[in-house]
Amino acid sequence: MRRISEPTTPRASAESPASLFSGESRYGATSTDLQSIACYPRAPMRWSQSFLVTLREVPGDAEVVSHQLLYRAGLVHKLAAGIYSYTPFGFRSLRKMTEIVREEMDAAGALEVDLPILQPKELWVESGRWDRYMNEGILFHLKDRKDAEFALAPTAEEAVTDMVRRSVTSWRQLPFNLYQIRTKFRDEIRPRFGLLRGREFLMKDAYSFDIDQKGLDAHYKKMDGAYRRIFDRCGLEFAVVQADSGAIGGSASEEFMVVADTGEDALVFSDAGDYGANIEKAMTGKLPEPWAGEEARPFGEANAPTPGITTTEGQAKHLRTTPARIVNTMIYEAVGADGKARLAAVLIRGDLDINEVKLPKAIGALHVRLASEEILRKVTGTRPGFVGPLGLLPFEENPISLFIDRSLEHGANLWCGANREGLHHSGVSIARDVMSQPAFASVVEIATAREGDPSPMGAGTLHIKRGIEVGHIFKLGTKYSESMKCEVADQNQKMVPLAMGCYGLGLGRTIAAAIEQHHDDVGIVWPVPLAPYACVVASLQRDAAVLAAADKLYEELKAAGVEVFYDDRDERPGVKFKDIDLVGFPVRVVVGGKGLARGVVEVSTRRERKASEIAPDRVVEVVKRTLAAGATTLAV
RNA sequence: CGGGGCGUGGCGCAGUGGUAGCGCACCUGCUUUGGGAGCAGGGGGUCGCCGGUUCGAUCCCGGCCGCCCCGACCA
Repeated sequence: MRRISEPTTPRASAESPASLFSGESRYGATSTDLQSIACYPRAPMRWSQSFLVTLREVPGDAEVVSHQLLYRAGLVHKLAAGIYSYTPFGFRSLRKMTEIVREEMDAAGALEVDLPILQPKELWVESGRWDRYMNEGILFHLKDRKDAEFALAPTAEEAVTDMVRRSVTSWRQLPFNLYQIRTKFRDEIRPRFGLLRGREFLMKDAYSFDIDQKGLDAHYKKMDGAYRRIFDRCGLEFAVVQADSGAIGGSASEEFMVVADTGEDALVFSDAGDYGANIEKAMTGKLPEPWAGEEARPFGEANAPTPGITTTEGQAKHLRTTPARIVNTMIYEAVGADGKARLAAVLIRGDLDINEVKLPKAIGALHVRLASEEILRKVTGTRPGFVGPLGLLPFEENPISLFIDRSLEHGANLWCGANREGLHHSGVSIARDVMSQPAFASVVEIATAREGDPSPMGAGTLHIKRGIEVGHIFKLGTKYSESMKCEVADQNQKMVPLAMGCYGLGLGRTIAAAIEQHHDDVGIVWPVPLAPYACVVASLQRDAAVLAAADKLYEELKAAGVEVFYDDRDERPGVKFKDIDLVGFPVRVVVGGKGLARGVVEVSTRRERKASEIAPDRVVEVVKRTLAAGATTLAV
């Protein structure tokens, strides 16, 4: 069999934001004028013939700005929780996003496919994800008339792996990267924030297949570059951070985050510029140790009563010390690969929090949860607030393992709960008193990074921002190819599982994120590449001269290839201004009686909202130049 | 799934044991026309669904459904 793919050279046009306007659109815009605003989709439209309904008031269920503006600007409608319809205007933005993604994926050599969303349960059982996703309750599933079960897929690893394993038999057919842009389903425990967390959503997902890790690394890097270009072209401020790979599995994984205060994820960045990670994954450098240089006092020398004081802060105050010197001991139930639950005592400095995403990996568990108070009492004899690492009783005949956060490794002169109501031990030294316990004990890194902590890279301080996850790339490795036996013969005729990568990108979510990042108090300020229309022409009066001039400008802009919308409604000027601001056309052309009498019309950008008077015969030129420059300021 | 809240016209809300109202939007007419106009006249709601109590339920009670927020959870 022949090679399935050839290396593809990225098109030069994909390098710059201007490429959206390059006339090279695959959808028939054949203009050779590189300045022309030949965005896809380009069909011009009059408001009077359109389907655009704006709202003055915000529907009660919209909490975040993007959701409110998507509603008010008439871009989406909710059908059910987390399920949205796109109106013609909203869909135009989505199509533009789709087209940008498609262009960059194609340019990166990926091949577009179309995989079923309705997938047989057997495939999911084979990969091991059926149980996992069912346990999490996030898999939409249904039965056919014969009672066979199907999933409505949230991702397509199984489907694509199945297709590949049936077709590919030799390393010579590799590598390739298959992608699709399709609706996905996830029965979110709690859909929210409009398009930001839906149950039905448009996602681009790509899956790369290589004979070895080296090939995977190359694909991963290529996708990283494609994603950067995509979000650059969308005019978004984004960050790439290290991420936890979660239920998808695999080794390396990075998230593309649009920086926005309303983001659901907390991100950690070093001000030295060399580190960024999702807080779920973030490490910290070595924290200052208050006990540094101190001589370890004897254990229990000054045990102190802490009657009824269960908070770390309260105890620190009562014991005349700082939270950093109090050891918090948390008892977790940890489920291992064998499906059995064991107990683990996790020790952390009182001024730090345990990161429950990092914890399971650090202690070799699949899943952890805090032990119930009932279990806690059984093994400690006390209640939360007074638990300590010393003298824990075995649970179901298994001694409780101790896991000590790295920040405590050298700790001395600490306080910890005495496993007795209202009592704390003094003079605790981790090495001397805790590591010497008969139970298994080890040092792990499971603290949640904090604002101001030192960077793990050595130099720099960590800062926390919030972000919206718009893309996530993973090195899956052989997780799926092994479980689903997707193997080919290598040069030595040895059957090897393929090295896979998986690359997701949320399109609707990116639209919402763009609005979160680009809006003001009167409406959306679209980045030009995502705006439903690049330009709007508005007539202010019904006066014949005004209408004639506006009509003419609309026709001229249209003829010049500008993606223009014409507000020809019989509305008062104020209504038009408010609507136009709300919907966020990057460039606005206003034709009014007063200006027209003096031979001018007004042109302004949405970003600046400062109108300049322009002679009608210069409008096309000014609009095109302004759009080509990104419409931040008017190019007169 | 735990906690809280809400379902009344397209949107935002008020209200009552005697079968429903306000603002915006909508329709008609007149006036108006540079930042969500004014006047006049109109249309539109089985008050989420089912059951119960009652002479009578939108209102009280029970159940269900839907939606939102917080938490847990989470490509």
